[in-house]
Amino acid sequence: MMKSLVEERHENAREEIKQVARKQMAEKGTASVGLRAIARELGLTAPAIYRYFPSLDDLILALIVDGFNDLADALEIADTTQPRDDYYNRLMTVLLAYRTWALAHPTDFQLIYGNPIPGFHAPPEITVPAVQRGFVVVITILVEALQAGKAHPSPEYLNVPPTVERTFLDIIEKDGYPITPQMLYLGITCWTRIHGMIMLELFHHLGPTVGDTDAFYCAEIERTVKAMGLQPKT
Amino acid sequence: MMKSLVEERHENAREEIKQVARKQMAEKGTASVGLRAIARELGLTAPAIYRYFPSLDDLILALIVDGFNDLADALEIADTTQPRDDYYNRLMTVLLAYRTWALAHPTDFQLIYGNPIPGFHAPPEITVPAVQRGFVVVITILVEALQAGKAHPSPEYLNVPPTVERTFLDIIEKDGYPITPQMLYLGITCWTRIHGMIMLELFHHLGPTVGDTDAFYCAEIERTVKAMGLQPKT
DNA sequence: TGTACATCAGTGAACGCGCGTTCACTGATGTAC
DNA sequence: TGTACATCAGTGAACGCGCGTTCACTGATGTAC
Repeated sequence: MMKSLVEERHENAREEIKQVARKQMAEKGTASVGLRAIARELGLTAPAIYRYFPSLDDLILALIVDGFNDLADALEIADTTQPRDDYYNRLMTVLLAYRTWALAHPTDFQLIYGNPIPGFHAPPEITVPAVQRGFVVVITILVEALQAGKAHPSPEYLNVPPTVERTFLDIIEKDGYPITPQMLYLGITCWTRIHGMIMLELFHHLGPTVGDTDAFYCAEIERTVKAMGLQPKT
Repeated sequence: MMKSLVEERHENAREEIKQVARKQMAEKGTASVGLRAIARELGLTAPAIYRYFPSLDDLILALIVDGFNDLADALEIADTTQPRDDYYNRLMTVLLAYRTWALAHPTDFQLIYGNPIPGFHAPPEITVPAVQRGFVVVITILVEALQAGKAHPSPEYLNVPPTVERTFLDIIEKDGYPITPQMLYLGITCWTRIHGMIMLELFHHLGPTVGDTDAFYCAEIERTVKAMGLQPKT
């Protein structure tokens, strides 16, 4: 199925609009996206935008979906840069890529993980699976490491709280992932830890406190990955 | 120095305005505070607010300062509920209180740790010390535990990355706190971890994933506190 | 190759809205002699 | 106790602004015969 010329132009215009929206969010905060401001910067009038997005909310939703996919793409690509059987470096690389992406796209990160637009609420049926796609990358590495017998998490990471384990079992059953609750637990623990550091850094609370945020982040994820029993290849 | 009746009335009105502002933020998001909306709810006209706050930004700043102090108060009070020499329970209690406060005041928490108001930027000279006051509580417990010989952090928490240690030394020297870089490091590690879980929970990303967020949080902070070598009193 | 028509991108005016802030003002409350 | 004055809380009109969205429209671009 070939795209016609006019379809292609339409697509390009959509991308251009989203790009300008991202730029303006970066400058003035996620909450201040506006059709008129975008149109102005593009040298258009506001109603012209309606050729490409039926409303402002649709534009924002498109930005959010893009953000999720961008992040997941970045993680997947990062994973492929390491030898398949070097689980320690695969996980480290992916966790580093997560932060790198967040710092490079602070606005998209806030759009994904915050709630910055006043009247807007992203529908969970879009939001939740998109979040999941991101850390499937993390969990896959853990699963493969465990199957290869290369991960030996210390016991305090394997005792999943019973109520949490229930939820995990439900999720696993519903989605049919070939993983154990323990793996989910490890992955989500990674996730919450990096999330805290990144959020604080994005809002300028970590920098004044630790100075070298790179080093702080690396040390923490290294500790976490090692606690999960992964080791650098010797 | 006694407060006159009119000063007291003025003070009460300020509080009332802030209260309505908080309520409206809770309902429609932090970004949508508005003088006119507040005045409307109070049965006043918008210019009346100017009797009490010179501008909208001053109102917001007052809310932020209040938030910092409220949180710090809550932590300090939580700390006093435990026996002085039961360092494990003191730290656990304080970390639990941190989350409890955040969940009870989600709006204030976002106001403090996010950047949700479009045109507004809190001056760092107010922001940074206020953040610090919060985790001075945490660090104090760690310091006292260490002095009492009751804390034995595992080595990976004591090897502060050199560049980070430099910053800590500068901060310690400048503020004259009687603490070591290692203690700061432990405290801030606690802080970033709880922050990640809380932020994700506030924005409804953790709940769908782990179900019982209480249990998840407890398990993670217990792990962290134990990793720092604190033990429950037998 | 030329003509007739359909599709498309974008305009400009208008809608109704809410916003922060200013200004001169009105009553009511408190204070001093 | 009564009068004169100052302070205070709050009003109402107005300022200029930007916003999302609708509507009927104008040209330009592409397509079919």
